Amino acid sequence: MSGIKNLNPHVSVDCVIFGYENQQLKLLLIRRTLHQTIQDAPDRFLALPGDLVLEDEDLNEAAKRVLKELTGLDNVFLEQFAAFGAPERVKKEKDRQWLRSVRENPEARVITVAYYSLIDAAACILQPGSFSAQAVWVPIREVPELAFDHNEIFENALDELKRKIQLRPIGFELLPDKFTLSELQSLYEAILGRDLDKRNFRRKMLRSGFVTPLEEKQQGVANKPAQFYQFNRQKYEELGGAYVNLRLEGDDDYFLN
Amino acid sequence: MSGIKNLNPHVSVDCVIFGYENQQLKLLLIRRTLHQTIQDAPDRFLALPGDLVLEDEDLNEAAKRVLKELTGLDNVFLEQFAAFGAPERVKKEKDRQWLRSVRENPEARVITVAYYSLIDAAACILQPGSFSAQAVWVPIREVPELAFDHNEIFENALDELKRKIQLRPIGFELLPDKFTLSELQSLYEAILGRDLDKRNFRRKMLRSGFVTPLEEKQQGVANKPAQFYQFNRQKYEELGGAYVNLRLEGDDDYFLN
DNA sequence: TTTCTTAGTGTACAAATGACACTAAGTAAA
DNA sequence: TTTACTTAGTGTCATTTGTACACTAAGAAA
Repeated sequence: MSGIKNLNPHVSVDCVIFGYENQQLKLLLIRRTLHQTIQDAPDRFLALPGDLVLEDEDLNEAAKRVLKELTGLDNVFLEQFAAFGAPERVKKEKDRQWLRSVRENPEARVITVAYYSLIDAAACILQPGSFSAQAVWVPIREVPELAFDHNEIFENALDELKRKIQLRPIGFELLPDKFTLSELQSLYEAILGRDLDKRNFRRKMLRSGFVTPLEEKQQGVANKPAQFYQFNRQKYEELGGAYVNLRLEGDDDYFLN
Repeated sequence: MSGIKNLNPHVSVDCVIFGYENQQLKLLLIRRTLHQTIQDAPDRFLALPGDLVLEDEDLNEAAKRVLKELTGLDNVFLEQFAAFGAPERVKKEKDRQWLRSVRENPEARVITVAYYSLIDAAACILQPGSFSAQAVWVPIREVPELAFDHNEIFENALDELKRKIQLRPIGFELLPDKFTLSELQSLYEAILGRDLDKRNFRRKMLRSGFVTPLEEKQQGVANKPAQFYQFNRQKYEELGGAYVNLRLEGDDDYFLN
């Protein structure tokens, strides 16, 4: 099945897609198509969406294409964050079984270039295809053992996210177009894995200029309705690749003084 | 020549090695071995030290090995920072000529994993080998056109360095074991490409706790002798992968408020 | 002894940080 | 209709950090 597409047997891309839904940060995984010999332990066959790159395809294009093929997601901005190339990463027996069933050159050593992305899980429609039987959101605290070195890749991506979110206003990508500051704060808390002070958080976000209040308020909630805000995408784009100080208090793990 | 070593034709590593010498930030380049058809334009054949990885070799090991083979440098800590995989990156005619003379599979598409490192240029001994005729330090403002996409790789590494140096105390790697605060400041200025205020710089560095004064002072200089300092490597290691606030003033390009 | 060069220091104002507790606005239940 | 419940939203003070800025100190060389 792979031969037709002219795949490069040694280079793959993997996508760590973070989503946010019901106050939880989640990871997008695919369940690899079941195969005669491996029907009995489906949970051991969850994996990051990823595949070999085409022989003549840019890495970034490959990541987009693979993500689309495996999950149906389109127009996702993917950021490359690391390459993984331990020779043993494709040598575990359980992975080789699957590789033999699906790859033309199943013994090949493969290095993978990893990407991450943030999307609004609630707003996206998953349409698994080709060799993924299913695409599923899994809360980040409940990620099981994954294929290959995908657990390591995911952990690295999460660390990267914890750091980057305090240097660039990227959290907004996980939320709907309009959101309340409490929602934004919950999101940050879910990512950083710790509670934040409400007043300090609001001050920081408002001062940064990346959120703009809308006219609209929440409706029909059983409490004081919250103001909706919008992400200031223009200001974000003016930033280019620059870093911004979005450091949040209590961050002994990632910033010291 | 390559066949014996069992190289992976599709994956290479490239090393962006920064050194500091005579108040200048420099880049380590190799001059590719000259060949009958390309003897006349030696400057067009400068490149980052890099080569294909071995079929069964970890990427980090490959980077170390290649660096050692091409420049003689050993025990260098290399940090991976990006992968480059545009299909056209190995398709320029001038590069293909060279590839044909040296690679078993010269038409192969190659993605490269890039590493950077900081070393004390004054203290290191270059011993070019295999297909590098020469290893040379080039001031970063005078880097000529390089092989493949190596200019792009270098520029990315420099950007990364400018950002990272304000988040982790890595500049010390470029200096001798003992150094003065003025030397440290010159180094930061060379990297960031702008002047810094002396008093503010010293306060920041001293407050960070990453520099410890030694007993010793400069000797035989025609002015007030400066205090020597030492990098606090233990504190650095306690940091793990964490970021620290080493942001320096006037940094409109990389931090905004 | 003078000159030259680089080292080294302090202050004042502005801005950001961090810790902390109550009132406001709505719905639902009694 | 009153009360209870829930989440939104706000301000202050003490401390730390950032920034701008100019003079004296120590040594060698002339």
